[in-house]
Amino acid sequence: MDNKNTSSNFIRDIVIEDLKSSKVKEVVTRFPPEPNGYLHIGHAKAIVLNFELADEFGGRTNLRFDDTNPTKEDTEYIESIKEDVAWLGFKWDGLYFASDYFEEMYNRAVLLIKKNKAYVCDLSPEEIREYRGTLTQPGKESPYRNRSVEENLELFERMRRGEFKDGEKVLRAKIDMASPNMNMRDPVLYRICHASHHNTGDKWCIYPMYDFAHPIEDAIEGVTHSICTLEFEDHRPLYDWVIKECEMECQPQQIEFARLNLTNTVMSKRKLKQLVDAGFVDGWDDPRMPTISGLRRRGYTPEAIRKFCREIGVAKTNSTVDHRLLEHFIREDLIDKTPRTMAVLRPIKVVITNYPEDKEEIFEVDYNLDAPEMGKRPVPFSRELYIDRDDFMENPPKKYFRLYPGNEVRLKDAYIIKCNEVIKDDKGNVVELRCTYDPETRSGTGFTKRRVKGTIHWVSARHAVPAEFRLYEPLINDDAEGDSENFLEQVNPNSMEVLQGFMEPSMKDARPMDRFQLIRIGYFIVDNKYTTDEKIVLNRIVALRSSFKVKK
RNA sequence: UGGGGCGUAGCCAAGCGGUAAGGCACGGGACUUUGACUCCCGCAUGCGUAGGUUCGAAUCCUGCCGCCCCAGCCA
Repeated sequence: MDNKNTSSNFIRDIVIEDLKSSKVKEVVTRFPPEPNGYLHIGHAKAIVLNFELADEFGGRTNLRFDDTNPTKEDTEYIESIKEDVAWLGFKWDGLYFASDYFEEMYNRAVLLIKKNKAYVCDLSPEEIREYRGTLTQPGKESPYRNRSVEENLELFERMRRGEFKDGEKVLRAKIDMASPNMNMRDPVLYRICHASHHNTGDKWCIYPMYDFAHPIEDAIEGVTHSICTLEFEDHRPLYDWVIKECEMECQPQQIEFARLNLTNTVMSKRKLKQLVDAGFVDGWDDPRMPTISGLRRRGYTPEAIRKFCREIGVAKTNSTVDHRLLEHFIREDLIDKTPRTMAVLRPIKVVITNYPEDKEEIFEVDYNLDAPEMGKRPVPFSRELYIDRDDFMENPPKKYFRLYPGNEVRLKDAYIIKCNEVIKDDKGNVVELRCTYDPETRSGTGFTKRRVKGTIHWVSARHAVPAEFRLYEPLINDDAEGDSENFLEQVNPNSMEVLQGFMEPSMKDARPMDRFQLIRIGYFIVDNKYTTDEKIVLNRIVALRSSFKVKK
């Protein structure tokens, strides 16, 4: 894979220490998504961490679906998650489902009951909440807490047999209702849920809770380092309790790190879903979405995402990474991988008045001067051309190197032209520029008699191929992601701009997902959803950096 | 005002008692047939804050301040 410049982080330090002290003999990690949504860049951080950590020390990483809640999960997500992890470039060792372990979990729950460490509770959900107490007040014990082992055993079995309705009973751990850690106040281990499971069908009507299931899953798989996000820190005592009381042979250790936040976007499933449902975006794979599928359609590469994930580091500090760091890595990755071609997004016609009407030249131009092995393509030149409106100003400010009346610019890989006349319509809009070219200045002839400050891109009008260009801006306006319910107010209404322009003829056979650097404009990818045989649609992956700041 | 965490530059982040890495961003310059790329240079007398220990503290101790998480039969 690509060069890994694994930087130090506290989890890696722990692993190194555990190996050194022989606490563990090998490193086993896992990526444990719940199949209830699409993966996003935040998941990528966890994926890269888990897979590369194990990989660095010759260990293993499992992909395990944490499917303990049939009401929220769906098999549709399983495929998309597998696809995304694979696309990111990782091969899992084992592919598992928490639901594969349901029988084992049930047996461990029975063990807990026999040890008098768990009991069946008849309190309603509301009552359980009331009995739990508050952050500052201890809870009180359930009246069902002291049922006999025999009665608990029988009740739990009847729960499994389906003799009770949803919510009628739960299995709870018997820990400490006065614990300052809310998670230890007799947490629910199993709930009744008469729902069909994507994997186990109707075999079960009781399902284990995360806090009970997760440590057992890890232990069964021999996971040594169970890496999760910060909000589970409070759950660690319970995680350890389950491992110990269920008498698991393997004792994984849970380590928490801060999840990724990015500026100008949102990462929560809920908010992402809101964007989709409200129609602000075109679906989970809209190129503006921070989902893996969105980034893929946008044109990001797995390499760029991986490098980004390494660079941001792993720590416990809540942080929000500047989205421009992600942009940095896609530019860096694409610079020597993409052919460089020309397209005009906002066309304005240029007529070369001293160029014969029936004449036409074909220039053979390198696809990428920095990667000559990409070869050359023919670029036709003729009397009428298109250039970008941004490259002409009738009344330019100082330091404007582009075209204006009386000024000369070089047409990239062609001639130097001079603007002589500006044609306007009735309303005063510039509709055409009349220029003359200097035949002596043709590219490749070694002409050095005079230099011009500006070089602009162009397309021969006669040969131009119409295309649609989609330019993107951040989904969320500048100020930090608010917590408000109406975060939709922060959505950038101008996050997509659609332009009808022209591209050079060499691009006419481009296929979906082909990438280009459109010279002076940015990196683009052929959209795989809206491109048809008739028309190519290009998404701008990222603009080129620019130090040009002159305002019109 | 219970418990668990976290505070190093605009944004990430290394640092683990010996005198503040690196990246992004930003500013300046060189080069340039992409105002791109590349290359130089600059960018924390300072590590939330106040004390203390020490020859020496971002690192150790104490107090304070700020921010995040926890009261699902979600994960």
